[in-house]
Amino acid sequence: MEPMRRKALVDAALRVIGDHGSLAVTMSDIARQAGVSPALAHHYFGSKEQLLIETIRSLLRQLRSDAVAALRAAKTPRERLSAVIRVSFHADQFAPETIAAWLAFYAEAQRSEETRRFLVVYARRLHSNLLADLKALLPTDAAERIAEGAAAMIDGLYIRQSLKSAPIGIEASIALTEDYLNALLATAPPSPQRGEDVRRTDGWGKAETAAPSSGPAGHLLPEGRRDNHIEPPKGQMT
Amino acid sequence: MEPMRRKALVDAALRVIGDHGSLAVTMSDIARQAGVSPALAHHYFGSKEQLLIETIRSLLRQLRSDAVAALRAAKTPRERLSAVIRVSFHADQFAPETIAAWLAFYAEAQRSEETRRFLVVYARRLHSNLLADLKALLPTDAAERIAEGAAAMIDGLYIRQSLKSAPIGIEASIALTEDYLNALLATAPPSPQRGEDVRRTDGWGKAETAAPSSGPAGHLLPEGRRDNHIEPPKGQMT
DNA sequence: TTTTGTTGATTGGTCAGTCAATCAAAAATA
DNA sequence: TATTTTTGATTGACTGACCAATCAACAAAA
Repeated sequence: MEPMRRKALVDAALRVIGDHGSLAVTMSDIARQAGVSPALAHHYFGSKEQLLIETIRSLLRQLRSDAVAALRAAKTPRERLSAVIRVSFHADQFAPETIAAWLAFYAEAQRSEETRRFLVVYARRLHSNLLADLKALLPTDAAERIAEGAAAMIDGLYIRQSLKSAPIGIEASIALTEDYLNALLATAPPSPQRGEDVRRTDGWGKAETAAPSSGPAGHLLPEGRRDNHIEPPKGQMT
Repeated sequence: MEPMRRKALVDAALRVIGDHGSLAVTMSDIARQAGVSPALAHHYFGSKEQLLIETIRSLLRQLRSDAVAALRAAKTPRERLSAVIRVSFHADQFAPETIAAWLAFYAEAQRSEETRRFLVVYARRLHSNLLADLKALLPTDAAERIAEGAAAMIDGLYIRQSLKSAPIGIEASIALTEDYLNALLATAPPSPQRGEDVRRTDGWGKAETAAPSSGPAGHLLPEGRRDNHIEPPKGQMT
């Protein structure tokens, strides 16, 4: 029972938070959504805070597994960059309730050290995924800059969705981020290993032979637990 | 007394929200910060929600006035673009408490229709400020895209600050956004009016003779009240 | 009979909002 | 000028609602 109930409660929490658009939901709301009594939620999680922590953990886990799947198919660094982008705007992540939930956790991170750690992990991972592949195409300092820029743009597009005015749409968001990458890959100095077609207008040059930082998606998989004792997730909102 | 108290309470609210990193602050907190009793806050604002609305209104007003000042000095479209960017990352706006407050309002916007309207106005204004000057340098469709991208990048950089991990810094944020503009101005088709130096590597070509959409900062000043009955602000976070 | 799952009822605390009362300064009146 | 009245500013005390957390008890499985 325990694992099922925990999952049901975490899912319910995510749902309720997404609908309500805020972490200011009651244990009763969550429990009702899960079809159990509020007391049971406390029984399994001890406190509301703990349930919320598990909820964001689950959000990050989902994101990471999407990323792993997307990266498995990608071969070249440039393909992997596109995969990272695509995952960030994957339909599941783009659902209004999901966006609202992420936003709520972002706000919460201002107050909860633990929540902030989770989001920092997310941010670092998005950055590092981008950086690893960019380094195969560009000198380190340029790669660093572009990784920051791309991550910021992803987060910005994501958050802009939350306003629901003039929704930009999944495809357009991906295109915008790809444009950024293409334009900056074209502008910046050529690849450190092989300068072949980086400057091509379409920006989609294949540079697959460039040694990929580590094993397959090495920087993405478990790898982890450096400065925090939590699961390593993958890239989306901030 | 009334105007002074109102201002003091709004300022106090901003301060408390920023410190606390959330809208979940009590009227007592705010009133204490302002040095008055909680009852007085209710007396002047009627409800907490109303006080919060006034608070975000004040945030937007501040942003707008900064923008007006910055744009006054800018002459060419390209200069104005830089001014818009600079204002978005102006030190005041980049203070952790201010960022936390913006974030809190973003989250609130998921639940409060009125709050959302304010943020939509902000977003539209940022977009339109960028668009107006981009149109002087690029065909409309390209300008549109780049305005979306730049706005997203600004918001993304801004929100990333809120995590306080690996802070990117004001200068670097500006540079990153400028890089984006420069790179995309270089990539995209030349200006519709005069194709002179748009493609130059430094990206800082002057195209001042291109008719600026309307009067001086016409799209920024009052102009307004199309779909919402609130003051027109200027560009920062989302 | 122990263990696990589950809940209703309760408690303690917090908070927005109300209200009647106090105080002071300005306005009106004598 | 002196006195009364009015008006606005301000607050302490209170209320009603909500909610996280607890706990004792009940039920079912092992």
